[in-house]
Amino acid sequence: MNHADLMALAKIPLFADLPIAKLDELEEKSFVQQQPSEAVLFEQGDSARFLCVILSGRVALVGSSKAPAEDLQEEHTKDEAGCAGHDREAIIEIFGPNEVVTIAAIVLNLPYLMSARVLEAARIALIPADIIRDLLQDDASFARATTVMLAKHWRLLSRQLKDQKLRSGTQRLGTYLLTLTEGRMSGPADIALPLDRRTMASWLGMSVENLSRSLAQLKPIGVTANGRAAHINDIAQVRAFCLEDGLR
Amino acid sequence: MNHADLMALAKIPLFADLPIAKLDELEEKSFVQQQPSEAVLFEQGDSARFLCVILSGRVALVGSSKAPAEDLQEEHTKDEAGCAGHDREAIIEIFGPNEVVTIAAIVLNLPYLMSARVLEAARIALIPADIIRDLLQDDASFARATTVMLAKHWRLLSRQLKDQKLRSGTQRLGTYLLTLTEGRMSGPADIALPLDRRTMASWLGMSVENLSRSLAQLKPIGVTANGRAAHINDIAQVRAFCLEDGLR
DNA sequence: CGGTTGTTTGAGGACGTTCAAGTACTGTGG
DNA sequence: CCACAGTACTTGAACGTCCTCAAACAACCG
Repeated sequence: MNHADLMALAKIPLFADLPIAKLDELEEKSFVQQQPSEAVLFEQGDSARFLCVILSGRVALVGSSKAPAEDLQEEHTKDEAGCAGHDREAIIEIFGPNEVVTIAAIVLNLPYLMSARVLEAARIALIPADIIRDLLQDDASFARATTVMLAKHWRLLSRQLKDQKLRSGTQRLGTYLLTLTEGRMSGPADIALPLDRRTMASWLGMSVENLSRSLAQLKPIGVTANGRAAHINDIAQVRAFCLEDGLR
Repeated sequence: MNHADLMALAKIPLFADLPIAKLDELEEKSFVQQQPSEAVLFEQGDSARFLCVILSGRVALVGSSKAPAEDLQEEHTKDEAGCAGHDREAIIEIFGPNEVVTIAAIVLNLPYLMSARVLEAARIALIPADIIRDLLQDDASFARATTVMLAKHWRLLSRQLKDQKLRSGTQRLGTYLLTLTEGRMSGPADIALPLDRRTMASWLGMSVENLSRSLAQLKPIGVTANGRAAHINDIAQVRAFCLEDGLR
């Protein structure tokens, strides 16, 4: 890893308190990859060999599962060749610059539960898992910073699980749009959508078609979208529809 | 907190490495409550004042949200009085003996995202949040243990989120039953269901009625259930139906 | 221009929810 | 012991949501 990248790394809270010696070790033993969109950093089931730190770009954690195989009594006309039924996929979480992926798998030294795919061309720093585990063992402030990061990640997921179990797709979409307004509580907003429809749909747990329809459903409460540009007439109205619990 | 409870506490990995002095402080400043089923330990939105350690019994984290209010153009015959539409609830996670609830909220010093409700009469040790935060600051091995615990919790949630986004209710039910077979890969199993139908349904993210139907759907692949007793003829067959990814 | 990709729309179907009834298993008081 | 109520669970029917398949449309690029 070159020195400029190391400096970028050292600005991230997780590594901010490391002593020089440890930083030198990182510089020596880690490396940086430039990954294009759609690149796969690792696959679900791989053992966790590196900590991925996103220096720029965006990365999605993707869970996948075989398509329903119709095990029960139904008879289906099989596709021609031995096509085993393409996989279903769902984006579980999206991480951006200065965030860290796979920390849980490394802490526990267990295989990844999900795959990681690049959404926007990204620079990724790869730090060998051993080094991270040593740091956890030796450096109290690193362990503390890891705890804080994992706690944040836990809250992200539990929020999402609540959304998934309690809210409709349209409400999840509204909530997602609200997260892009940077926390204002009322008034109008212009939003630049950072994702294409396909990715947004997977992230929100719905089909692309349904995302389109959900957007249409939000029109009566003052939400319009064209390509990657969206506009909200009154944030308060959208908040009311989405049943915000104020715990964002 | 009395000494016997402290000894129980000290057996939990999170506290196992604490020096005597710290344990004494815990003994002095913490207390234990016996809570009956249905008791609420804290509500979503409360600030995190205590770490809850479950000494016995079971506790559910419950997310809640107002019932859909039909904000859009629909006209609905309002219920008679100003009935504001009872809340919807979903169980997000269930914790049992020797597990710890709310650790993320305490680390971050933020309000709870969810409420906690007792499922089975429980003994709960309540440790003031300040003490935990001090421990995190002063005691490296405690910080490490917290990291490990949070990492495990993170994996629990991401597994659940995958299930929720990729699998049908019936498959989630099958997967849940499999978790109660203690990891065997094939052969028959007798299962004692630890939850009633209502709780199971909420936990699996479906209605009680649908849970019943899902159980009926599993009958053709050799699953039967009567009250709290369930039986699987061949675990391998259920695993195939549930599309296990081997990453349990 | 045709081909490709991304988005929208419509029709039909699978899954899940709700409401409503029916069944089975409790415990209580006569 | 039985009638009774209360709870838990199951079943059926109507409805809504969301998905899939198919087609139409737009934008972009060779």
